[in-house]
Amino acid sequence: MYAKCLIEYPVKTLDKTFTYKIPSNLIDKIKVGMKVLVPFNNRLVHGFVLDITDNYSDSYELKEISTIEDEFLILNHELLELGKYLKDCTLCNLITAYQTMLPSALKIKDQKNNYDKYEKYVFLNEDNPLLNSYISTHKGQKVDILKRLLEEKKVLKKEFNYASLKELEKENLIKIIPEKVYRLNNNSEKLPEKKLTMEQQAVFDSICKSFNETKTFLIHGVTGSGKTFIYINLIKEVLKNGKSALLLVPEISLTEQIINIFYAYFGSNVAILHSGLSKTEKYDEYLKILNKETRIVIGTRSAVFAPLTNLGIIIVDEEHSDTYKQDNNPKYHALDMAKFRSNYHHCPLVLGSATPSLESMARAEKGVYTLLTLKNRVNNQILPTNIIVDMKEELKKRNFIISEELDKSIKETLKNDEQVILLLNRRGFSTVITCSNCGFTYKCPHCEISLTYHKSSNVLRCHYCGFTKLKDDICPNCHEKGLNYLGMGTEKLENIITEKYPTAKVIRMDADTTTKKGAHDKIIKSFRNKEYNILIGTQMISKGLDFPDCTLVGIINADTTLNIPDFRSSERTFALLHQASGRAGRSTKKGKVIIQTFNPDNRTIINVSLNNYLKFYHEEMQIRRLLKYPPYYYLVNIKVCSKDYTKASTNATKVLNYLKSNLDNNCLLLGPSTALNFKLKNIFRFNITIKYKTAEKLKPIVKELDNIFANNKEVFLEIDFNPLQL
DNA sequence: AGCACGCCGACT
DNA sequence: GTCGGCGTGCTC
Repeated sequence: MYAKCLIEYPVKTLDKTFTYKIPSNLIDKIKVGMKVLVPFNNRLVHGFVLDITDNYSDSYELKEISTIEDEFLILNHELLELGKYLKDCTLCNLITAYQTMLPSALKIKDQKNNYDKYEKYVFLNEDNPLLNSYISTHKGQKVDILKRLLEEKKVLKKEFNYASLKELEKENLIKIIPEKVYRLNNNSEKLPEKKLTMEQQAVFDSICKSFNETKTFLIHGVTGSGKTFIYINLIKEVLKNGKSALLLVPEISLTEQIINIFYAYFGSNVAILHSGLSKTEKYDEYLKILNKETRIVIGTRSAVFAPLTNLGIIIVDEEHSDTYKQDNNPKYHALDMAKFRSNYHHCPLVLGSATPSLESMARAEKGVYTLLTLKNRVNNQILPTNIIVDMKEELKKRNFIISEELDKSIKETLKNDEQVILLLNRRGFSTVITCSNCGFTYKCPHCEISLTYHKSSNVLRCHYCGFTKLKDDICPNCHEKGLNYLGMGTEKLENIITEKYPTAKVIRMDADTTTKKGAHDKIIKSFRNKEYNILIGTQMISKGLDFPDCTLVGIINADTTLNIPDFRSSERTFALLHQASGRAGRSTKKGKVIIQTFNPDNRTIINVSLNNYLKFYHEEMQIRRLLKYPPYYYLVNIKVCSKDYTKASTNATKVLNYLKSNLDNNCLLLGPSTALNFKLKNIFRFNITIKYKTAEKLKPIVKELDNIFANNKEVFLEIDFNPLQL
């Protein structure tokens, strides 16, 4: 018997299988999809078995597989195929694909640890005939222990006094045995039973009809229409049919809320996979799924690779979210992976959003997806009133940050003991530091991006590469005391708000206040419990969160995302602002949203204020058609990167010429242009973008291009299919 | 990727 | 003389 193995090095030249003999002691054990150790070029390397065959015709002298590793882990047929698909989508190496699909504790890596956690349990030694007589003739703590064990069979060792246990063990009445335990445990109270509304029921019914079909649904539901509740009912139904369910959510700040609801409904039948978990917690959750101890998985992007078998439904919540696309290699989109799995299992894929991506909505319009609409909020609450404030006018009144309207509303809301959310999509204290004397501005030495001042840590920080530097008192250029802190971030806003509303309790939530584990949850819970009156945050606070007492949402500067030079900036702005405004008035009280902008005539902002997604969608689609952007055209972005400016530049031209002579004329080529992050971490990058309508010939040509640069040490390519940013 | 082999220069 | 620099080539 022979095994075809894929080895651990992510290099183009090694991205193929190598054949090994299976030694007789492993022949019964070894299976396709297992991790193995094999001799390779005078050393042992890790690998995966991709195929097992009887015959091998080549005359090549084969080596033998050394050992099997992590015997419990088997990539099943579906996951092996999914990996190939991932490779095909992103042009990564196959081994990289499989590594991406596994939690870090199970990835191939240098040192091996045992990630299993054991806890010592106390058991009765039921064989001991003296047990009953001991209980009747003795009393005290030791008897209590035995009685409790008679009731519960096994109890955690640490719950008892150690000395007593020791004596009982000596008398052979009990045994202490370590057992494997899982780190994550749910503790959640039961929720009251609710019924689906008529509208929800209709959506639910039409999906149920297609439980055994490969079919994609798009639920376009206004904020607060109760999409989560539909998901829960769908999953219940799927479980009844003996199948499993996968729910993807965009980010951790959201998962924690959803997780609690799911724990309440499904108890320990839920496994969680997201980046907020530690390596060992993820390992445990993965094992639960692998061991089929849980049939529901909730998680962020990479959870799309969860080793669930017999999938009955895949749900992607907030499907428009950028977080479903991985921004480092391999640059896959979780939706593509989800489609593959839905196709493999012949089960429905349900996408939900209040602001679907234009791509998804366009597909729904064309009938590729089935569109389901939820027009009403549960309990028939109305959508919040949106007010646009022209900040150009406010500046004349010397209101730089908080407009008159917003100020008035904040005061009123506080007076009514209701809550306020303020959105500012920019973290830090000050985003530009310039010298008023000589005009110097701080830039990151590696990234050519202005540094942001963080007051609490008193450092200047690059938000792209993390470079930090202590704040100076004098300008490093002219040595005068002329440094000005311009451009406001959440940190500065927090200061301003605290000063302006001294009676209000203010809390801030952004990437800087949520670095610690569980910090998200803590902030969200404390705000919901009304320990604070005002929540200040970045986009992190815009999605999905439910605060019943929040009646006012203030968008401090609606223009920050609008002015980013990217064809998707309108779409992103609409989604962000609409989602944020949806945080207001979700309970019985009516909500109000104040949008401060310097562009009150901007179509996107106006459509946000009208709460009209479809109008926005149609207007934006026209622009996309005119400018030949998705969904009308597909995009591939190729970045030509090098530490050497000249090499990057000349090779970019070479790449362009290569594409020009190989692609036919239904493809448009843009560039080479300097990328948005032209210099990042000391690497220069030039952008080339391909726009195309039909893809047949494109993939092989780009693949070939990738191969040309595969062993170039000075210049490398970053290829991104369907990029979210250019 | 990482290790062997190989062919050159400068050093106890 | 030999130690060690890294360029090239190969890995079941």
